[in-house]
Amino acid sequence: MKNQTLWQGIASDLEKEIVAGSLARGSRLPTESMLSQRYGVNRHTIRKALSHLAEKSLIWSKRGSGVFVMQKPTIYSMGERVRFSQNLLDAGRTPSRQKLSLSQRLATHEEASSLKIKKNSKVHHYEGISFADDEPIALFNSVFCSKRFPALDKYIEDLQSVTQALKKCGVNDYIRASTYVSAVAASSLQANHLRIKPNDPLLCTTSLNTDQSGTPIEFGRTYFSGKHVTLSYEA
Amino acid sequence: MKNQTLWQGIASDLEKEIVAGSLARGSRLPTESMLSQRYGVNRHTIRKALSHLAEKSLIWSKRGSGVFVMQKPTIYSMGERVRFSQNLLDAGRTPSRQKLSLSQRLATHEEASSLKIKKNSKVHHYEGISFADDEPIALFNSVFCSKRFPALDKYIEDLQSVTQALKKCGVNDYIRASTYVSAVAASSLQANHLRIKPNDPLLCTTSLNTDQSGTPIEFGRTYFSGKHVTLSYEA
DNA sequence: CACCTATATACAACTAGACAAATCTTATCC
DNA sequence: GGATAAGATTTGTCTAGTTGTATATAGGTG
Repeated sequence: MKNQTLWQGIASDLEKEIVAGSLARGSRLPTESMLSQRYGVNRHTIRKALSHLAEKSLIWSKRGSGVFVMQKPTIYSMGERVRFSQNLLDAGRTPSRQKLSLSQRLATHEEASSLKIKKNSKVHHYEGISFADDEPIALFNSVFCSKRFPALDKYIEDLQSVTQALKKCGVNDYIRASTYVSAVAASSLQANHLRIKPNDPLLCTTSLNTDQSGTPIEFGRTYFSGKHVTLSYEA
Repeated sequence: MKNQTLWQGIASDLEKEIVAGSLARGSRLPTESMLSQRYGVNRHTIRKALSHLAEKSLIWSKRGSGVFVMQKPTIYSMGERVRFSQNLLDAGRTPSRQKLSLSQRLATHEEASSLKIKKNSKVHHYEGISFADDEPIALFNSVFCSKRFPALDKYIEDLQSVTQALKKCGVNDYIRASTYVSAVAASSLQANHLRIKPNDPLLCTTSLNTDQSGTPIEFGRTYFSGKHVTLSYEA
């Protein structure tokens, strides 16, 4: 612990403040300029310390805005019944969602074949961000057959919940029929939403939910931030 | 296509929506505030993306009103018979005109010699804006010999059509005798009428229409917005 | 020498907030 | 029903502050 460089000392100093709680989760750090004054070093030295903490996913920064303390990572359970809100409540986190867009459009080839509907059918496209304790953990995209659920978009708008909206449409239960998981690099737009850096790794899950008879209900693709989420497949 | 800035990513995303048609031609985009929420960025970043799309003439904005998707560029056919309304109908657009001024004055030297009338003769001067689907595409100036068509101004006022008004004056047909085309920069006044920026390029056509015997009928100068119009000279 | 640490400077990209100008909406009055 | 006025929206402009990136310089170390 002795022969450490300036930036290492600053980094461990800040890390102590974070784990001790004097820098609360979600709060903003002093600006780099202020830190460089406080420690009497150049801003680049501060940045080196901060980038080290960012590597450890203790903080994240937003250009033009500031540096913030990150929440703890979440474990997301993938089973037969995947319910976002219940999942996070079980993990002791507070779930929330933010709508990015909700519109109708023509199904892509992939969507049509997955939902077993005709090509060029209309679908509801629901896109948004999932939060755990006010920290974004995933970007979700869901498509539903418009013909089968004509008013689904309004229900989603009102209820802010896919599960509840589907109930209004007569679907009392749905089951995860299949899930594919791959890893992709975040685009700059995805990175911005998830508060990570472009090219940071994402867990991309492609999933199909059906009703109990096996009829497709929802086709979705969700991008989980690798820094915030670990998927769990326990039996 | 990889390490792009945020505004570049947003711009290309919106561009995709436009070319894909989910943002229909002529329709209004979400407000800048809504877009800044959807993309999770500051309004200024949205504005940078939008200004880029405006540069590419994909959108145009109106203060207090919103941002709109531009119509496809109009192909304006220049042939022996140039008829504004018919031209646009053929192109699948809805034509309309707005009168700016309609008055009598003395002919300029250029007008007099083109129309083959005496210097200091009186002429009707008709000036206005041409629209395609409520989008301004051109500023027109037409002059007619007052002596030959004494009541033309009233007919134009009533009928809103040069072709129809000339018919009332006994001219059942007229032919484009000559057309000159040049490119000029828009003045601030022209730019305002055409909803473009000052110094944006204009196609300036100087034309002469005659009757079948070759007698000059109308001398006109029209400024087409380069962003909205492409002139066509197909045989 | 090659590499890391640290300083210094400058600029680009983005956020934040405020206000002005143009437009749209709505209530109200006659 | 139409005109008017007040208020809410929406785009345009400006200033200031923050992080990201690039370049140049210098000292220390293996």
